[in-house]
Amino acid sequence: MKKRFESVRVNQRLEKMLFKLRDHDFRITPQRLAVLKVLAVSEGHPSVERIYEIVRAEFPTTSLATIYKTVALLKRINELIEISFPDDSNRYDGNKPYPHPHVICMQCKKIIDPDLSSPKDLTKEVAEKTGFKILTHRVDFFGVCSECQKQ
Amino acid sequence: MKKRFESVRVNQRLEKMLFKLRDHDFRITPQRLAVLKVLAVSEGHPSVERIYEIVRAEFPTTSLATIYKTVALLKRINELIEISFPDDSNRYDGNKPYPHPHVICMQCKKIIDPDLSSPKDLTKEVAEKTGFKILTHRVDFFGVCSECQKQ
DNA sequence: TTTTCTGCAAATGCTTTGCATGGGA
DNA sequence: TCCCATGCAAAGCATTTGCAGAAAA
Repeated sequence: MKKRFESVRVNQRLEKMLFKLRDHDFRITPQRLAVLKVLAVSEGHPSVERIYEIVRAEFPTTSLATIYKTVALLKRINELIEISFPDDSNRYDGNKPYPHPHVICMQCKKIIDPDLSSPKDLTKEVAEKTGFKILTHRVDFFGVCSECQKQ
Repeated sequence: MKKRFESVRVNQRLEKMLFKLRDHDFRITPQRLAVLKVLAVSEGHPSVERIYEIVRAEFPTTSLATIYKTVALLKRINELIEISFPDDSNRYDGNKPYPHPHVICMQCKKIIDPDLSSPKDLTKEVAEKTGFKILTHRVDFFGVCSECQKQ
């Protein structure tokens, strides 16, 4: 039952990305499709390296450069957001390609999307007080997840 | 008048950092002192390269590696926070070495600290809902500053 | 005197780029 | 057919590291 809803979500997300690509006159190649699938399914905020691993299982000749290029492309058409860190490599969210808070485990590097009751967007106040035109924002919480706390 | 208060703030900040270094049995070298001074004075969230430029004016033989090492040291003893970006090099805040929101101009790369009325810390709610032990957080707003909007 | 720090240069690691070849539309 | 996309290898760049000599304490 849960699975069924899940696959509906995944398909809708995939269709949306495919539409956007076509809409921008970009070609749908097998490699790109494979990357889109990984992103539509994954809720774990994968790194490029992780996407590469999974895509390689299906298309062993795919290159890392292509993953990087595809990810950059999706970012450009606002179908994916990039989460960067000081030390580790970037992580990507192709499921919710709009600003939202992230909670990051500093030990196992897991990233989750918390459900917060009060989204409380400060964007307007920030714009008024600083004179900036605010285009996007980022809210990250860093800590240790419950699994890692046990060890 | 304003200048006078300013120099008091700068000196207090400098003393605090010096105390922390001594307290951790780290040596006070001329190079380190020069970096501390730059950080205590600067309210512009300088990059390592920028700190290097300024320190070089006083100590022409100082190396970039030493700036990196000093910055890493201060970060470790919680006397400075690092602000990282996907594309640009890291920036540092040695004046307010605790989490606080930043507003970043995507054009001129200026970073300012906004005065927000409602700090509204979500840390507790996030911890309760996710089971994480939250250690720090980061809130950044990205946009275009008023000067850059004119151009 | 002892131990840490500095400066140099080399190494690292993620990401990007140039270019010849391949393959969508 | 016509471009765009791919894959490879090389380049780029911020940051880190190893190490011998310098200098705090």
